[in-house]
Amino acid sequence: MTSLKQLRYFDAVARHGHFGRAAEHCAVSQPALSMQIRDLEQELGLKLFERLARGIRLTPEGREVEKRVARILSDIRDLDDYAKQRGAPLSGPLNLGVIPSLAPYVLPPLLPLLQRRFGELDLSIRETQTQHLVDELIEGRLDLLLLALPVEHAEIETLALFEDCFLLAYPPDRKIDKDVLATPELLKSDRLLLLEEGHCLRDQALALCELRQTDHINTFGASSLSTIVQMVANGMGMTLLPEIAVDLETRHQRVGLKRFAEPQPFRSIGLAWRRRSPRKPDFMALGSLIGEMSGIENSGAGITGAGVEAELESA
Amino acid sequence: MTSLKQLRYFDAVARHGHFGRAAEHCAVSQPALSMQIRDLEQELGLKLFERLARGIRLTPEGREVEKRVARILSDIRDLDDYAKQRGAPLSGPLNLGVIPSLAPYVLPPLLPLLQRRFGELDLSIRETQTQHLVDELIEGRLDLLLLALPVEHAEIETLALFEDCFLLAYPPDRKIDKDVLATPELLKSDRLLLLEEGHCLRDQALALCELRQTDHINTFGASSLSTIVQMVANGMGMTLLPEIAVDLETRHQRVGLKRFAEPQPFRSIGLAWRRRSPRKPDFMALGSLIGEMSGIENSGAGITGAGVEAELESA
DNA sequence: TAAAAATACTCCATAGGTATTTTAT
DNA sequence: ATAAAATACCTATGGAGTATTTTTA
Repeated sequence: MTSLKQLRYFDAVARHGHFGRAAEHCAVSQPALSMQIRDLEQELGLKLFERLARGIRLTPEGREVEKRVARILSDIRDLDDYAKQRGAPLSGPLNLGVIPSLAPYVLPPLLPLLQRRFGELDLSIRETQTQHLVDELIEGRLDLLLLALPVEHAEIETLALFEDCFLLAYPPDRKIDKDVLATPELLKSDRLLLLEEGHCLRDQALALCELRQTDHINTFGASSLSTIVQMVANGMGMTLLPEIAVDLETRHQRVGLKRFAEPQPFRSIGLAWRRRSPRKPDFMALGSLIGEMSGIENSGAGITGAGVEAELESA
Repeated sequence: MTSLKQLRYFDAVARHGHFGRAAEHCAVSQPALSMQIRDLEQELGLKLFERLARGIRLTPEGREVEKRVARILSDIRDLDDYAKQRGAPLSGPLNLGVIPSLAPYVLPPLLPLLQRRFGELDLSIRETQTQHLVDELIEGRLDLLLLALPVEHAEIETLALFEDCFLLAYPPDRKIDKDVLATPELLKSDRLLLLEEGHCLRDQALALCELRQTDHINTFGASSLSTIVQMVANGMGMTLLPEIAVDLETRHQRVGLKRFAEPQPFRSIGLAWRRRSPRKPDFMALGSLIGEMSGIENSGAGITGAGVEAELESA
């Protein structure tokens, strides 16, 4: 009789392409795993792997079986998730993925709050770019994403939380009329400093000023907004800074900041999860928590008016 | 760690509403089954059943878990089915459901043919009315249905095989012009004998002559066409006889038979299976086999012309 | 109080571990 | 020749059976 153990081991081998590593991943010995695979192949009456000198390759049948097994294991996970969510809302392990241009600004206030309100929640954080987050969400290695919308994927459901305006950040010694609002045109007047390839923020900035990669953009591409802001402060160019990052990133760096003219450019921040996840109520609850939080943040240290350098001088 | 054994036992209890009978169905002792259920409830952290003096009742959570478990078990079955179909087309157990107004006419020629062509196929037949067949197909107790289309169900896929014309069968002593074709109007000239409630053939006949239940229809309702034809032969009324049944049913009964004027009324005969079943190739193969077969049948003992009593005299 | 599920206890099948051999490039 | 999977063999966990007690309407 087919057992979940067989399917779990099979799935691990299919993923790792290697019996030994799969065994390690499943925390069993390689022979134990080999046995289960042998039994599974026997029961299905199919050869699932070609055994090569280095690792293995899935047979065509193996590939189809892999799909079906992935679905079954995913449904098992969902069943456990449902039970967890029913037993105690917002409790148990939750693997959250966050994009790098949000994590440093959203997590510091969020994590202590969660700890206080949902002590039973065992949160793991993964910070990487959208594409990786989405892949890992689908694979089931992550449960929930906090990122910029939209996320276009049939298997994924999203919830918009708040809008995060882009501000123009420019070198402090650059003289720009304080009372004039920024425009996309203005971005072309100097070198534009952006995050490296793969960051959604980079793509959004490029889309906004309708530029191609090849135009007068910094060719290096930093991997953190913090670095970018330092570069701006040192007169190396301008950048587009999300409002949510302003507080933290301009605390120790003198840069000019300017709002855009209406319609202000912004990115939409939201949550994403597997459409079939039974923890949707958890995610919604977490979403409204973040929503409230960002509301408070914004109303507190609001950036109003066109020129906002005043904010910086206090640092 | 959740195991399939737990889910299988849980599913059985949910179905039977009774630990003892579920255990019997799973071919294990009642304590063995109780243990697995206890473990499952423990691992999920949910109470799945209310234990009553006589049997059990699902809790609301249990009901949700039941749905998820049913889906998982169904996917496991599909995985096995896929493997079987890949290993050897049209082999292994196949649970076929057939409506009563087809079984006696289609199965006699079909079964020996299947036996010859696909000796590995282990066919089980269930004969009952459409509604029951569909329910059992969805539950997974049947794999394939042979019935009258359409079958409207989101989870079910169908394949039309052939059209089966309706003929008017009337008492042999009734004088009707041999060269005149039947019309729906003619049906109202005498008592109409039909199968009992629940048979699709009854509904199709009623739809054809646009009659209500309450009109001049035989109130008993026989449970087999064979009985109906005997009643017709004894002058008790007329009936609508599917062409496929003519050969067998009029072999030993003298009845008048008459084709309808164009457009001839007919029923569409086809196969139906769970949309997600991986044995679709098997079903298609079986379908074309039946298609060919019925073609041969029809061309062999074709009923042509308006009056076909000649066919009967030979019996 | 009677039917049904839970518990107690025993046994054995089998999953898993270690050591070793076979296989494939 | 070497990395990797299969086999051999032993051990121990846990699933299953029988007998019995507890629970619930």
